[in-house]
Amino acid sequence: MAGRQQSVAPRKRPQQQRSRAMVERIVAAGREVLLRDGYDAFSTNRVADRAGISPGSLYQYFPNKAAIVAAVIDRYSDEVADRVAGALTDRLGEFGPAMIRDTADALVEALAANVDLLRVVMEDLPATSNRERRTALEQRVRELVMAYLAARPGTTRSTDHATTAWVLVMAIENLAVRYVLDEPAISRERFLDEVVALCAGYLAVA
Amino acid sequence: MAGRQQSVAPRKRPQQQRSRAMVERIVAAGREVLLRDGYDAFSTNRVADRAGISPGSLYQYFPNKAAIVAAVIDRYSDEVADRVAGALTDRLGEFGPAMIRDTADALVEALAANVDLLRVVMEDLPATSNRERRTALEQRVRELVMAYLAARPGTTRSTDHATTAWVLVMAIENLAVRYVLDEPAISRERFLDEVVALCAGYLAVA
DNA sequence: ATTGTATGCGAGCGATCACTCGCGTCAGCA
DNA sequence: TGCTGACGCGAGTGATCGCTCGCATACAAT
Repeated sequence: MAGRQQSVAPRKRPQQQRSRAMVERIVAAGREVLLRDGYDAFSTNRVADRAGISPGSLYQYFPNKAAIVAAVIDRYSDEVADRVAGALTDRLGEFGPAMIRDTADALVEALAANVDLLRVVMEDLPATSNRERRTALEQRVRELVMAYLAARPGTTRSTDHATTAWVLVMAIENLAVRYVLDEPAISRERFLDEVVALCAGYLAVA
Repeated sequence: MAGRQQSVAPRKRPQQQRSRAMVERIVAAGREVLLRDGYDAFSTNRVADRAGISPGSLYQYFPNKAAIVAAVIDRYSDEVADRVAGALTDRLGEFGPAMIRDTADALVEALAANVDLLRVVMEDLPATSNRERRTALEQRVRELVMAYLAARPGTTRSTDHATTAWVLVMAIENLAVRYVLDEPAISRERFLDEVVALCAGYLAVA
């Protein structure tokens, strides 16, 4: 149908100190261009320019334009995941509404920390450049939710934890993203209350 | 940040019969290119080619490339809205789970009717080319949900129907889209059950 | 028939862009 | 100190693309 895939694997590995610094500068410049000029203006020449290097140098480590975008998204994605994971490591044993609330809070916090980049990634980039990474992340989260459901004290509505987890993840993910991006007239506390109500209600229904 | 806007208003209105037919052919060709070649390959020259006309003719009625894409999306969006609206006109007075279920069913049905185009629109196009139309539609649906909530018999968890409607619309919209696009291992009936459970639970929680 | 206008054509302009290549430079090692 | 490969440069290439413009044609009104 569309979108021929091209490899995104690095062309060669930086070996010396300066070349490692160069890769850093390229990714940083890529992020900067994405933020300041948008994806439409994201040309390899412009990225090289912003990084203060030559277009040729850029292609020493990145096989093509898509690879640079991917690298930028990778870093951002890791940032978000780390923030959420970090916020939850202390509370691993928790159960019930408090844990749901804390998780949602951490997610919103992580997304809000870089609204501008989130907006570009979600609304400017074609979702294709993002899809694999996103589904992989969803997959991981879904498994965590399933584990939670399996270990969950009290009755569960259904024994099909896979389906339940899928529904929860899809619903909450979108809610959090849209809450951060669209800034509806709902306070943070209120939003978290609603998320908790949604989850609790869904899990409790006969 | 990004994405300079350009007008999407028609350059001039077709007056004769043949020119109206031409506009049709252009939009149809645009849709076809989007489906068969993807957005990356969506060039005005290619659209003209597929429509069997000259690039010059294309610009008699569309001011730029974005306008053609917008026209294609407009038609598709109307198709979906019409299908959903049509499926629900008979059941306007209904309340409770049955209505929620029917609505979700109609939505999934409408989206599934054109999966390929939905995929291109959601995953290939930058969301920006879609944003206004989508938020407008969400706004309309939200108002319908609010009306439903206001007229709803039985206790409601909260009196802030605006927030409740926002949460419901955002959650269900994404669930339906992802269900159609990602084709998770969940039967249609089961999916509808889950949607009903999610809504019912959310609305019922103390 | 004639005229004015709406319509359609398609070669091609100007600009951009992803990416390359030949060459100079520099770091690290013997 | 001299050598070798890693590194970096930047002008340039080939291709694409959005869009225009001068001109031919089809239609409608008179």
